Amino acid sequence: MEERTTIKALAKASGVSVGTVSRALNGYTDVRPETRERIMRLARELDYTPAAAARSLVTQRSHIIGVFMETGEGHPDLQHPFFHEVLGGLKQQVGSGGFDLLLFASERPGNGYGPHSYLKRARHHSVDGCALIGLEPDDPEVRRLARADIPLVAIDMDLDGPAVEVVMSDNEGGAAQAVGHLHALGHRRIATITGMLDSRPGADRLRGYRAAVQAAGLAYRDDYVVYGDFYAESGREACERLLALAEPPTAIFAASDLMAIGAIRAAAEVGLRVPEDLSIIGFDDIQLSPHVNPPLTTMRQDKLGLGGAAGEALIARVAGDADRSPLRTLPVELIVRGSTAPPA
Amino acid sequence: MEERTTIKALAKASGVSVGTVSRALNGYTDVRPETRERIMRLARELDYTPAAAARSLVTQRSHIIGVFMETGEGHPDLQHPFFHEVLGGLKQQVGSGGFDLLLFASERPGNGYGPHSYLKRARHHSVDGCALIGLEPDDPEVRRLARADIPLVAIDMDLDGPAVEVVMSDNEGGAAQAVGHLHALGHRRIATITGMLDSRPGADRLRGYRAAVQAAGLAYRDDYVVYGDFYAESGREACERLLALAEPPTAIFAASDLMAIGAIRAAAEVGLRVPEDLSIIGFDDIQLSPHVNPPLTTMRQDKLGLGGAAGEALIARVAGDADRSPLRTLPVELIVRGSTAPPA
DNA sequence: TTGTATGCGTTATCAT
DNA sequence: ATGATAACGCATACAA
Repeated sequence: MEERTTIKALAKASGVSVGTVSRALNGYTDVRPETRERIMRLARELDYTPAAAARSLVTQRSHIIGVFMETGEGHPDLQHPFFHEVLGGLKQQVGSGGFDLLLFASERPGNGYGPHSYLKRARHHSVDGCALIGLEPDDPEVRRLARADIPLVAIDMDLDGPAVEVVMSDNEGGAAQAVGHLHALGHRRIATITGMLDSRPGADRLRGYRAAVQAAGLAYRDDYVVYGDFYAESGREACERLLALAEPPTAIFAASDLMAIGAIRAAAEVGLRVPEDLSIIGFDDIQLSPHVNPPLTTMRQDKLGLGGAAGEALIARVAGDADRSPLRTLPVELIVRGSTAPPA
Repeated sequence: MEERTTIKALAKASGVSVGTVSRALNGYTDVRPETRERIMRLARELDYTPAAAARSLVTQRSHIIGVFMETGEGHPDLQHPFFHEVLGGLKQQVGSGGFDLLLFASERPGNGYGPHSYLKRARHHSVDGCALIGLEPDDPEVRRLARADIPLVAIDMDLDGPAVEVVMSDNEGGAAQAVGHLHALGHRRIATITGMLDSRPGADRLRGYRAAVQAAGLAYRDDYVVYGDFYAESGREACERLLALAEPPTAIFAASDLMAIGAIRAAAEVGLRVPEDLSIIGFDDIQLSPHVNPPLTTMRQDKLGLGGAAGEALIARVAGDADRSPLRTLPVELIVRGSTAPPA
C-alpha cells in the first residue's frame, strides 16, 4: 500500500508550508531559489504527482478534452477507420498542448439518474472542451450541448452555437476534382455511389459530383446516382446495380474508399477488370487503399490534419480566443494509383 | 454565463442541507420519501450534475479507466486497425459499468516537471485502472507502472505485477490452425511471414507455425520464414522474397491481415493469381478482409471480445476482486474465404 | 520571501 | 430523518 505523496507530505518533508510548495512547483517568482530547488528535489525523490481532481476543482480547468465519438445506426461505434485516424491527430495535438482526452463511454454519469445527455456528461467531468465525431447534428441532445458555452469542435458535421467550431474537408471540391480526373481520362459515362445523404460529407460529395458533371457538359442521369452508406457492403451492392444498367458507366466515383473497395469486388465478381474495364475512384485514402488490388485511386483527406485542426481550435478557444472563424475547411488531394485509367 | 448548478444551490432551492441532498441523490435509505422526491425533481429542473472531480477527491474513486495506447517504432500511434477495434470493445464494456476512458495524450502531466512516466500520468488523474495497448513490456516505465498497485490489464503483451492481468488471443493455436487449414487443402510447401518477433503475438504465431509444420511432418525450412512487422508493406516485400525462391511456396501464412493483403498484391504484381497459383491466409480478420480482392481467408481474433474481456477484468479488479487468473486467452476462429484453395 | 486561511464541490461522520 | 462539520488535495488572496 504505497501512499500517494500529497502536497502536504511534500511540505512537511521540505520544512515549508503547502502554499510555498505550490508556488515553487507552479513556477512563481517570489520563491527563494534555494527553497525552490530543495522542494523540486524532494518532489522528484518522493515522486510527487499533483492530483488533477483537486487542482481542477480550484482552478476550474481540467486540462481534459472530452470526445464524443459514434458512427451511425447499426454500425457499432468506433468502426469507420476514418474516425480513428482523426482521433489520432486530435490526440497528438491536444497532447502537445498539455491536454488529455476523455473518451465518453458511460451513459449514466454521476448519480445515474436522468436521461442520456451529452451536456451532462461533459459537465460532470468538467472537460475544458469537446470534440464531436460522427454525431447526429439534429439530435436534440447535441443541440443542447451546442448551446452551452463550452468550447466545441464538430468534425464533419454542421453545427452552430456560441462556442462551436466546425472542421471538415473540402468535400464538394474534392468530389468535383475526382469527377474531373475521370473526365480528363476520357470517361463520359460517370456514375457515383453516394454516402449517407443526411450527413454533411455525403451531401457535399454528391453536390460536387453534380457540379462537375454539369461543368463537363455531361448529361445528369438519375440512374447513375446510387445510394450507399459509406461502408463496403453498400458499395458492392450499388456497383452491382450500376453494372446491370442497360448502359453501364465506364467510371464510378465512390464517396468513400470502403465503398470503392466494395465496388471493385463487385466488378471482379462479374468478370470486369479494374481499371481496364471500369475505373473506380474513392474518397478518404484510408490506410489500406495503397495496398488493395488494384491500388486505389482516391481523394485523400488529411485525417491527421483534421484531428490536428480540431485540437488546435479547441486549445485556442479554451485559452479564451473567441474571435475565430466558425468553419475550417481542409483541402483534399487527388492520389492517382491503379484503379483508374482511360476507358477501353 | 450559465452558472453550473452545485449541490449547494440545489440544497438552498430544496430548503435542506447539502448533506441531505447528497444522501437523497445517492440513494441512501434514511431520507424521507417526499424530501427525496422534491430534491430529485429540483435536480432535474435545475439540471444538476455532480462534479466528478469533487466526488473523486473524497471517495478516492474516479470511475475513469486510463488507456495507454501506442504502436511501435516509426508507426505513429493509433495506426493499426486492430487496436481500434479492441478499444471499441473496451469502451463499450467499461461504459456499461459506469466508467469513462481517459486516453492519455499529454506527456507532461501536472506541473510539467520530471521525466515521461506512465505511472505519474495515471496517478495524476487518479484513474481507477489502466488498459495497456501496444506498449513495450520491457520499457522501464512500463515495468514501474506494473509494479504499482493500480489495476492493470495488458492487451497482447507479457507483463506481470501485483495487479496486472493479461488478455490475448490464442495466437499459437490459431497459427497452427491456419497452417493446418493449408495442409488440409493439400499444400506441402507452406511459408510464413512473421510479425515483429519481439512482440508476444509475433513470437507466438511463429511458434504455432513451427509446431504445425512439424506436426504435419513437413520439413522446416529457414527460407520459408520471412520477417515482417505486421504492416502491409512488409508483407508485400516478404512475399516478393518468397516468390523469388528457387522452390517457392504454394501457400503462405501471414501473421496479420495487413501483411496478407500486401502479399496478395505482391503476387498480383508478378502475375500470380490468388488462390489459384498461391494460397494466402492472414490473421486478425480486420474489417476490410471480407471486402478485399479476393476476400481474405484468415484467423479471426475476437477484437471486441478482447476489449470486452479487458474491460471486465478492470472492472472486477477495481471492485476489489483480486483472485483472478492473471491470464485470459481468447479463442480464434478460422474464417475461410477466397484466398485459399488446393494447390494447382 | 513565506505562512495562514479560505474555498473549490463533494461525501462521510457525527450529532441531534 | 436531518443538519453541522470535517475532510479530500490543491491554488491563491492576504498577512506578515
